Amino acid sequence: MSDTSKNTLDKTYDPSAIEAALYAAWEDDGCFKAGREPEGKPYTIVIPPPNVTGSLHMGHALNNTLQDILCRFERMRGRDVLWQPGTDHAGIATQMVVERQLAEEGNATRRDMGRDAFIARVWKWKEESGSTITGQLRRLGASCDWSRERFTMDDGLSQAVLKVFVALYEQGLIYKDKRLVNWDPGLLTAISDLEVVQKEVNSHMWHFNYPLADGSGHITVATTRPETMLGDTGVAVHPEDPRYQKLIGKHVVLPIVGREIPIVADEYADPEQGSGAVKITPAHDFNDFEVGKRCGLEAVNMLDQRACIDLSDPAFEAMVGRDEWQGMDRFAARKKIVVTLEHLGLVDKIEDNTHMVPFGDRSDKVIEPWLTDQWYVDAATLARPAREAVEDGRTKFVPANWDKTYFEWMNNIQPWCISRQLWWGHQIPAWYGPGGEIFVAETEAVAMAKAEAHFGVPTELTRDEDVLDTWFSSALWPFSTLGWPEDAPELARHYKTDVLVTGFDIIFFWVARMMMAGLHFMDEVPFHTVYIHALVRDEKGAKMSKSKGNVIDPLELCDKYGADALRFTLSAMAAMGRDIKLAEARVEGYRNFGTKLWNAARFCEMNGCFAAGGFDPAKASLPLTRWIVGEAVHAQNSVTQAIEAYRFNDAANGVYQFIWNNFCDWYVELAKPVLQGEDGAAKAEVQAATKWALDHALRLLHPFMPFVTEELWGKTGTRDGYLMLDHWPTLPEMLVDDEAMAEISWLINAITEIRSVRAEMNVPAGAQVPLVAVDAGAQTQNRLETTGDTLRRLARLADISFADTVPAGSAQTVLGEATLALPLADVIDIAAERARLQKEIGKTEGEIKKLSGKLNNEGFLAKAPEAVVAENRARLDEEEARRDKLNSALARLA
RNA sequence: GGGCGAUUAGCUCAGCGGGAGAGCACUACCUUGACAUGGUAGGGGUCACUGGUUCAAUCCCAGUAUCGCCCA
Repeated sequence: MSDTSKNTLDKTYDPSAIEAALYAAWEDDGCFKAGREPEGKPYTIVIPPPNVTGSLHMGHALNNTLQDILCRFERMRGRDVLWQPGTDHAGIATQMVVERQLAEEGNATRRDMGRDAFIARVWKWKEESGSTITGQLRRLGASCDWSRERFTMDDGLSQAVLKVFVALYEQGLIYKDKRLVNWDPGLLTAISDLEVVQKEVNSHMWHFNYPLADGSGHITVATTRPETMLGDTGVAVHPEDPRYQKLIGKHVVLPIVGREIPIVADEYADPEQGSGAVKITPAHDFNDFEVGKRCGLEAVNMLDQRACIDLSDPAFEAMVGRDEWQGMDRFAARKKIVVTLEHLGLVDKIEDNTHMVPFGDRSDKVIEPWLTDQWYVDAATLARPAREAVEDGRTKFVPANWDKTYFEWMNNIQPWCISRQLWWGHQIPAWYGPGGEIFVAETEAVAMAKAEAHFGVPTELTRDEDVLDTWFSSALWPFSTLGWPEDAPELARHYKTDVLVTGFDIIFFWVARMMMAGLHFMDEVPFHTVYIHALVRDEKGAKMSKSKGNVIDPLELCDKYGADALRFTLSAMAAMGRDIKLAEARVEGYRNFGTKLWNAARFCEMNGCFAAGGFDPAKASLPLTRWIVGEAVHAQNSVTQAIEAYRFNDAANGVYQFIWNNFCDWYVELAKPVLQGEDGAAKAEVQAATKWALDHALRLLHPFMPFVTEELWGKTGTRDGYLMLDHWPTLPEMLVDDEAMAEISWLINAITEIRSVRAEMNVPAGAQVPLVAVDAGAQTQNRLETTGDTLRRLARLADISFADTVPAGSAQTVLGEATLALPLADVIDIAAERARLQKEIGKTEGEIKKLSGKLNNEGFLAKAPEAVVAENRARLDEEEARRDKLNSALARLA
């Protein structure tokens, strides 16, 4: 870039040359820091912490663009903005990344290394490569206060986790229990319901005959998981199923195992499904577990942590051939079970069957419901106040219908399993005595003291090896990042935060849990608004996924079109309640929008507007400058109201329209004759107004396109500071001058009408033709005189004159009471002109028909509001006058 | 099965009780002293279907069809 004169704009804007440097300048100068406006009302957003292993995808790009728009907008409005950034430690994902790295390097596994060495290794990884995403957020322009960046494994946040765990334990809201969990046999840990994905699998429905113990026959059970039959402890039939009434209470002999198990009546058995009788394996199926509890059936475990057959339970003591099965993989066991039952003649039939199978979303292994000891949070108790806070409006969802999803989840909430069999994470602060006594404390010393008090003597304790679910620490994010449990001033100033911006898929994971934790520990909701945005899909509407290969990388789009273009696209498409189907053409289009603005600034530069200052919108004297002031007021109001209402698409479109349609298409064009004319006073006013309007545009656009606007701000004048720290416009409504608005819209109409006639009559674009105004009233005459220069230039007219009659061989158009005639005697195609006029008349008559239909309807006259009736009547008069004039024009042609 | 949502121009989508809109694409013309990443003009829609409410329905209500998502 040639930089000999620093205020010369290049012909096009090159984002790649500008964005990184601008961002660094903002950051170095502390523009993002909270506390810059100590007198301002605080405005606070906590970032949904991205996973530390993650990299920026389109969902992040949208999510953070919207947060940045809000933050930049409020910052310009004088609020003391804190956008709190950070990442979460993503227990499973991070541990997997580092384990994979160890394997690739041929190093010892984590178990060989030992816990401490492994954790040190994870920290090393985190220091080196763990925060690529925070760099990518900077690339996007996110104005986070990086000086306050937090990580869920930080000392402070870890302290918060300990304190919360201990407090909830002491309040009886955390407890240890033996329940079925979703066990991931690959990762060897429990995982949350939400980390389980159901996938459709083509498999079979196996029908087995279980012989009745009394030898009187058999009952047929149907199953999709034959291998679990080893752990069956009952057969259930529907209590009202007539087929099985006589069998209820009898026993069957479980094939292979030889154990006698009862036939029980339970409504879970669906008479329509399979044979209507279902085998019950309480230790390996969530539904069966419930049936077992209801019917008093034992839960017999028959799998180990790797989901291999394990028949060490006493229930298998009497089983013949038990060793043949021991240690066998679950899928191999399935085959062997089926073969064995076939040999025994107990297979009734095998049907093809498609059904849903749970997979771990990280490991992609089939998840086993498995009976283990885990730590649980009593979520139902914590959920009650969290639900009430939304019911009574202390926190509201935008769009509002998401509260249904929230209530649905809160009302059916299950105990939250928070322990994970991992090493990377917050180790559970529970210590065990020799007899399994549990001592929960924030530190080992306190646990030891408790143990000593309990046992009467110092006693050796061992700490629980498990760590907490990552979401346990994320739940504390809105207050732990602000300094809790310390008595930090930021906590008092910035909690509760203002708005949480997130996708709907995270309502369960995160929103619900932050609500619970916030209310319980801070006694106040964590945010007053939850804005739920759309999911970004590909052009065809498919969810982006690596496996489908349809992922659009936001960083590539930034490289290609600039971060501003991507941001603007996402916000312009972020209409509430609908997903975004992202097409690259849209990004390109908004890149062009940036270029358009850039060139409008070049125009200002070339016309000496940069140096012009001191424009007072209240003292504008020309209709043109008064008009752009009026449009500026309108744009400011619509953009402001739209952002306040989280209507990002309306806001983006509002500023787009102001800049392209009002400023570039009309204002600049109408200003040209003045700027390039002789009238010094008018010229000076227009120069100043142009600069003023450009600044106004830069301010309104800044939250959406921070880079190009800041760059132009710096290049288009001598400035006291950054645009991002400048003020948001608050022009009063009284600056809108109706007369100027009317005059300029009249002018725009006149130009448009004349251009339209010229184009349709095939007048060569360069040809200058005379204009004759007929029947022009005083106001129109006056306007034609005062705007003559502009009109001549923009409509390419030779001269403008007035007459009582339309010259022969003219193309004509109707503008208000006047008829504008273009005498084209030599070139006019009478037939074409007739067709054109007839088309116009047709349009008008269509309108007249609709309007008079309405106005002839007595119901309408009686019941419609007066203003609506009057408006329709006025429109009818207008259309009729227009039709008459067009008819006269048509008659004159003949 | 339960819930939520969608159906408006060729495409992507706004609008949502009183004059059918935008961007892209398309057609014609235009390199005019900001911008061809541009300008000017234009074509293109029984607002899914069927009923209902209303003076008035793309908009509200009910049903139908198709599609999508979430939870079982």
